[in-house]
Amino acid sequence: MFEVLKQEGRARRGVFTCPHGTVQTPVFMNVGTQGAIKGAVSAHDLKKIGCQIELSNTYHLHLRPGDDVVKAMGGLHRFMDWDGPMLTDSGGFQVFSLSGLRKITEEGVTFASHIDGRRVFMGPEESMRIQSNLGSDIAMAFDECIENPSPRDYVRQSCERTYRWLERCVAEHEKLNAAPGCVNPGQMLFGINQGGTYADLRVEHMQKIAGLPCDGYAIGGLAVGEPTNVMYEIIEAVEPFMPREKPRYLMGVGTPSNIIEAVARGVDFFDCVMPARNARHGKLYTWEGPINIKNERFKLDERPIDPACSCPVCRSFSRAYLRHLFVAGEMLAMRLAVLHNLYFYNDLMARIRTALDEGRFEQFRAEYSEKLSPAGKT
RNA sequence: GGAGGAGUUCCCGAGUGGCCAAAGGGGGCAGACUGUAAAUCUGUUGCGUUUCGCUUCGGUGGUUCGAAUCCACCCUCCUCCC
Repeated sequence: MFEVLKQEGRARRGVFTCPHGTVQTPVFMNVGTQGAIKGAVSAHDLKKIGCQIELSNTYHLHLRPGDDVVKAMGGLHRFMDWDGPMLTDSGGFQVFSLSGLRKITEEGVTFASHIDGRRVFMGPEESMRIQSNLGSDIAMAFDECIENPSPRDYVRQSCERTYRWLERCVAEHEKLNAAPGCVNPGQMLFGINQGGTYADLRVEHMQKIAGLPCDGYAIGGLAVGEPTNVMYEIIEAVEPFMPREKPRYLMGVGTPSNIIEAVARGVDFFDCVMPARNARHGKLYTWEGPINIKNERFKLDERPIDPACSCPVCRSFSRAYLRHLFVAGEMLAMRLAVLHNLYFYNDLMARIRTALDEGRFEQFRAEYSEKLSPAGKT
């Protein structure tokens, strides 16, 4: 269930309710692909850093430990001890990221496992079944995430196939939710828009999938090679055709600036690997712009990562200490960095929501959109 | 005291007459990362007026058109013997 509480321009402030709780939107979903946030961060830690909803991955958990194992352990919520809202991505992104290891047919996709090379077939039905076993609150439709740029003919054909796959997802999902022993019978299903960088194909595809009974709609296949301004243009083109009363999810995006700009264009849900990966690599976010904590200039810097941040890491540790941990290769460096960056992203969303609540989102956007992405001077 | 061996750019370490400012590794410095095959990958690491010039391979002197590479002496370190 989704309710738009307030709107400013196209930007929406909403509340989303699913079996494991309520999510205030716009929201950033914290990515725990294999049932863990990379960087030694557990579900317990997520609570401390303001995470509302966690995201895991169908392909990865199917391969290891196996969705049958997860189901036997009581579902992914119990397995990783996260009792809040959870979304699972369908494996559609792996069609893109593991493009050298798979073959697509009308039926679905055959992967050569990135772990041991064995053949793994995944189509709409398989993806739905796996996600049902995982027991997430939101299942994503199985799609093909197409790289940009791709030839128009290929994109059109792929989109049509992704639409047919969505029809199969809807049917299978309904069946699984009704089956006895279902881990999470209240599981929802989001459809995914594709169409590469072709606005007309995007719109056409969006109109078609909006006709199917999905609980929300995602824009997929962006931030996969195209320039940022093209991404914004596509969102602007598609957004008017996304059902107003349902949540909109921009998959895999993005930088703080990307998120602010996409909120301004009507998006409610986000997820991105960037804050966690950047954290592991020493790039930390501050309200003055990102810094590379490994830089020599922080050697004797007594300040916290961000003096304006109240995360557990900033309350206790100096930049000099963080830098030392990175240079020394300590695991703790990554853990602390990931905690900080995810807190920053969750805090960013909280500030966006507050700005929307108070009717000053445009002001917030003007102040931070540019500032948060280029290299900072802190 | 005697016999061997070794000293190379921040470190380790290749290089035995020109293609050597000198392989490779480490360390340092910097950059990238967008539904996670990523604790990964890339660049850079003598100086400068940078398609070229200068200084550098323990020191000094020499051989040669040309030396990190050959010769002489000196200095330092390591191993073995008395």
